[in-house]
Amino acid sequence: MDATLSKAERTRKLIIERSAPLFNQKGYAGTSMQDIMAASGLTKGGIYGHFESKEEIALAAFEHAAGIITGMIAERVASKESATDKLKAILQFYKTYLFSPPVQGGCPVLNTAVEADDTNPLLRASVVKVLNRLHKAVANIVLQGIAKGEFKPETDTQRFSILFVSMIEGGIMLSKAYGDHKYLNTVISQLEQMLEQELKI
Amino acid sequence: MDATLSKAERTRKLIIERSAPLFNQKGYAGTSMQDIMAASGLTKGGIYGHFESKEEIALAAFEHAAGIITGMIAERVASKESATDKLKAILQFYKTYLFSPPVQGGCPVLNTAVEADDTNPLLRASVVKVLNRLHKAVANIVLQGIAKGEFKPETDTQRFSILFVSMIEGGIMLSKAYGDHKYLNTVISQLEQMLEQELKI
DNA sequence: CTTAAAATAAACCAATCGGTCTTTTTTTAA
DNA sequence: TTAAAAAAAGACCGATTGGTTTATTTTAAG
Repeated sequence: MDATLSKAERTRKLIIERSAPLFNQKGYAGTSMQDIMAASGLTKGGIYGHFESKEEIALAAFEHAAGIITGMIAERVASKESATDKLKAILQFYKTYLFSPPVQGGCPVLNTAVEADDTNPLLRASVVKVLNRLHKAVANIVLQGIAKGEFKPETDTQRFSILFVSMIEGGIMLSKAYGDHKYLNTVISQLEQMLEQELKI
Repeated sequence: MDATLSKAERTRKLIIERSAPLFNQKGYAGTSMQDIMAASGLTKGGIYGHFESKEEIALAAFEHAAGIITGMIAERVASKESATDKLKAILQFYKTYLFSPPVQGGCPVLNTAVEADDTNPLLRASVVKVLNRLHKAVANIVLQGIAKGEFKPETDTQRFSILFVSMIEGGIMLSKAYGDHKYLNTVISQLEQMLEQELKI
């Protein structure tokens, strides 16, 4: 038992961790309190003592799931020196994404964005925050590469980060729909090529 | 009144047309029979006389929505002669996608793929069919371009169609999440560039 | 115009939905 | 060890879920 966390904190964490893969696979509307009860082993009373509503759980679960992914990316980026290696590390991370998904159900950003954009302003706002973090992570690496004389100075940083994120998310969508890693792999290989041929000096 | 269609056919069509934007915006789990009743102006009895289940309506609605889009694409492609112009016509179509969406709620393929991949095998299978149509449409144009000496013969046709589809879908996701056309536009502009610089001889 | 068939309305169903409340159990600090 | 506080159980709530059934209305062919 973790003595640094109170019982309440531990339970809240458990609910979030157990419900995150549910929301990521079945969506917000497709996940019921019954599902969360079964996954957490708690009853309604236990759960609603820590959250005001299902939406609050979904929000926390999304932030948790997104945090796992952005955390893993940050880790891999920090472990590399050059901008090239940092970008390659991100691509490498996504290569293993479907084999061993950090959160069951694919990319929480993609899943939540698609479900929430027309229906849930709070979730959508949270998605935008995470997307901004993702864009900034990529853009900062490119800027660093330019500053270090590693990348072409005329590179359109924002453009590259948009292409980077949309290609990966599009590739994940296709690969999950088809049940075939080929699609994400193709997109990643193209990004590697763009990195070598367009970005690098 | 359309005399070529029976009352039943007209009503079935109405239910499909009215429910398609609902499913596309709110998803399968997020759309209730009450929603479909309100949108169609029919009661449950009226609706269940034409469909066996909500899932059957969702399936028909998705195929209808996807058919609108693939139909519009086919139309624009057919109106152009050269492979270059055909591909550009598809890109042009997607440029206006968010301004005047053919079906409210964005891209039905993206929306349905993301919701159904882990939850609804029938819907997922239908998405795969439509994706195959899309891929083949792009791939055929490229093949035609190669045959006519318009595109480089060493072009990897399948690879190009994968990049094409995943970039556009990724761009739609970002633009809808942000509520900003910039993301889709950037991706389309990149595809135009790839067309000019990598595909064309 | 009549009438059989088709289409629709509306009441109804059990099950489940998200959420509340009271009681019981567990935790935690004195 | 005890007692107050926090956490959790579980019964309960009205509303809504997808779906069925029966009665009524509308369609369409003779």
